[in-house]
Amino acid sequence: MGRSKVQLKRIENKINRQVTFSKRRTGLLKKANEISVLCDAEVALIVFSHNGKLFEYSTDSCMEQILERHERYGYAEKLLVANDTTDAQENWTVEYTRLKAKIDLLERNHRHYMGEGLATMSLKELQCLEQQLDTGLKNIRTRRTQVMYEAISELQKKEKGIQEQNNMLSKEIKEKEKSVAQEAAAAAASAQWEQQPNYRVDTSFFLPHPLAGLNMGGNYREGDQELMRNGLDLTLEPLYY
Amino acid sequence: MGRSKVQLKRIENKINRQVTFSKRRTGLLKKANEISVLCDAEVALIVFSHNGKLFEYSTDSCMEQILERHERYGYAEKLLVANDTTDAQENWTVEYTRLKAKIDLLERNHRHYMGEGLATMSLKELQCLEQQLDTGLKNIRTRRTQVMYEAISELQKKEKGIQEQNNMLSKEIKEKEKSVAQEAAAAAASAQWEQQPNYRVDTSFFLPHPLAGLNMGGNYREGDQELMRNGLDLTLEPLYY
DNA sequence: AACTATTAATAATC
DNA sequence: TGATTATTAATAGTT
Repeated sequence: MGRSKVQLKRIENKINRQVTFSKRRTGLLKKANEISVLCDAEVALIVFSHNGKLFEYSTDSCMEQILERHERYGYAEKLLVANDTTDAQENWTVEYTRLKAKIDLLERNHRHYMGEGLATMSLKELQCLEQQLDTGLKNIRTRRTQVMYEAISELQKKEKGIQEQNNMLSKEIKEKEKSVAQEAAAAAASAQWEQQPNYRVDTSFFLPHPLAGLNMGGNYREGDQELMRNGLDLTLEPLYY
Repeated sequence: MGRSKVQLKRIENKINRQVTFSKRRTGLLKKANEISVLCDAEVALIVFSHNGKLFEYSTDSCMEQILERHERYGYAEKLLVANDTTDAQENWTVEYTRLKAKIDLLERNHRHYMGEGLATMSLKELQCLEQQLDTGLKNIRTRRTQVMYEAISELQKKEKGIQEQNNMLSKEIKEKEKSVAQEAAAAAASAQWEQQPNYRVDTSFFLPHPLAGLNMGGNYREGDQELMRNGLDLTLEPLYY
């Protein structure tokens, strides 16, 4: 809804992106407020700009409550855990401090992993961190690739099944066609009248198209399946950068 | 933007409200996705309908991580709030559960960052994780490089100081040498004996080598320091891969 | 759930 | 940034 239509993909021009962000952010926050008021809904909206600046909207300005509600949504188990720990009531301050410290440590680590709060770290620490993340990232990439391969082989299995079904149906239709032709011929013979024009019913258009939507390589003829399957390009483009 | 303008207030007709909610919810989620993609922003949107049903959108489907980032944003204020709540001692179990949950989440994240416990993650989650780590790792490498540059420039400053000291010492020695020669000449003159072979003491070997170990470009003559320092190749090889 | 007349959002432009 | 305007997109009311 502007002077021209825009493609849904990252705006590469930085200035342009910033301007669009500013405009759309305003619009988004406005719409969030509208649905909240008009429809009596509870809305929490958090937007981090590309530069890390935070913008947020929440119904009645109680962001925390909505986030908590979100956290609680469909979680009765938490309450059970709470009951379990009733006996540790006496030394709760100790426990509280301990947990707080643990959280601080974990959060500091987390920031470091996200590449934040590095200012006070020594070269050695940075190198160590770098190596850890590098190892982790390698594992993650390996796992992601595996997941993708699994998904692909699952699809291929499905494809094969459907293709077989397809072949069976095709055969069935051809047989039906044949018997129809025979019946027609028998009828013509038994009638023994003058030669009629050929009224043979062509049912071939009933033959479903061999599943173009599932055959990544496009259309292909029967018998080519194995070739196509093996020729399937499994090269995966990296999804980022 | 419909057949008529609408007032920004709760729609009293229940059916109408429900229909509007459904339509606007779709629109809002769509717009949230659009700004996220177009402007490279990180968006989390949570909507509870009037009937308590949850609808949500989050960039790359990693809601938890965005909420965490939101929580971390403005960390300082949180600490003040935490101190305020010291009197809420009675409902410590709630607090305990909350902290426990937080720790669980952080620890799970930590394992993920280390590339562990990935088995249950979806492809989308893996991709999200991968992107986060990649970004973090880039920051860390940038920081490490910066630290190394700083170390180098520190060393260069030291080097310059030592070199100056070195020059002064050298000059001093040369002067001493001269005065020794003069004394010798005076002694010879006063003695008025025959011409002796030159016994001038060469002390130049006392002059330490101009810090070859610190001058990455190799040896250089006095006066060339500035040139060499500016021409010093500061390009650092990455330490990994 | 479709359809459209309208309004609202916004992309380009200045 | 901020305002303007030509377009597109969203949606209110209708079927």
